[in-house]
Amino acid sequence: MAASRKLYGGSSMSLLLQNDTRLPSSSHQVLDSLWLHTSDPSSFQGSKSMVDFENGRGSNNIRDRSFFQQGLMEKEENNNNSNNMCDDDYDPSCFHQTGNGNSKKRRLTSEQVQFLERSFEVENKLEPERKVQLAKELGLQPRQVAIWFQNRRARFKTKQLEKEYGALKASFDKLKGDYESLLQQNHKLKQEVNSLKNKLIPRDKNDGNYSSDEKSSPHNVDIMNLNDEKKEEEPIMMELMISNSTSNENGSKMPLTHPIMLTCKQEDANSAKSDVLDDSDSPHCTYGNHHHHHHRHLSSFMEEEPAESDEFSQDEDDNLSENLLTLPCLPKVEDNDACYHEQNENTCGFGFPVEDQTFCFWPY
DNA sequence: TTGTGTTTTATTGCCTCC
DNA sequence: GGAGGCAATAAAACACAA
Repeated sequence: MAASRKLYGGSSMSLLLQNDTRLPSSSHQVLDSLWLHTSDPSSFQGSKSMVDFENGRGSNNIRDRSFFQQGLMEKEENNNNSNNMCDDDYDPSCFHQTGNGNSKKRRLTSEQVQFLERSFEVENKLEPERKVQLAKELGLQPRQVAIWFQNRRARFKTKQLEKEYGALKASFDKLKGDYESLLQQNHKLKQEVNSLKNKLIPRDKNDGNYSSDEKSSPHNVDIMNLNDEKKEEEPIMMELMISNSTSNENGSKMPLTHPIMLTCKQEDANSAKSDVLDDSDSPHCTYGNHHHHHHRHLSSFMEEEPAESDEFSQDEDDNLSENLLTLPCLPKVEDNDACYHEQNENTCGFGFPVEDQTFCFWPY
């Protein structure tokens, strides 16, 4: 190919520009009439449509030629008549080779561009037959037509990419907005938890004769670090510890077969994705003395890149918000949620006063 | 008029297909 | 190996502000 390309390359290309690529200025009406055949793009079937052009050709009669060729011929005639010594537009000998090349680029006329554009709309690839036909009609070299199509395809591709970028950016902005609203929602919920905790702790102290070491109290409800400034930045950081024995409202001990510990911590961003996708080996959320895993951490979702957000189903999203909103009371028990079942079976007698629903860990 | 940024035309080299 | 496509790039043509 390189060899054949070189035919066109460099100054050789200039030598090929024997014909003026510009159209006669009075060609608008002729263009319009020409397009009467093919004004409907759907009727312009690439090289097939060239049949229309063919119909008007095949003879040497200048009136049978396209206006492009007419204009070209007229100009050539003018050149001959005026006996120009050297016209850069028409005489290849005028493309002298000096310095860094001598070829002057000639822009196509608007008519030529319009013609090519409409042809491009029909078919953006150029088969040889069509290329030659277009070149004839436009008074261009076939190579020029090919180059125009090539550049036009490149522009088209660039525009397509810009479109796709715009769509992706819009999608990203939307996800970002959702993310920020979730952050706000999370912040509000944390504040709510804090206020509930503040209500709960003084009440707890007043209820029993517990020492200052609240972890040793029968209920042993310990909410840790909720006010920690460092944790404030984390969407979810809550540890709830319930001792393995507690008492009912009569004061009798209600033994728990398993120590209950619910721990939900923010995970680092790197593990978040795999946690969501792989539900089998994350120890961040445990229930009972079995390590069942719940990875519905808001932080995991929030720290995902927007492009990956579609990995989560709507159901997963619903679970996320449900768990976030109702985690303390665990109102939802899913059949496949083993740890919830275990809670149901073993922790019905936590011993929390039924009326004390302020911070209820009851499954129901 | 001139400097500067953008668009258009054209070249080059590489790649794939037949 | 020839033909054609594409990406990268050069360079002329053009638009426009200062």
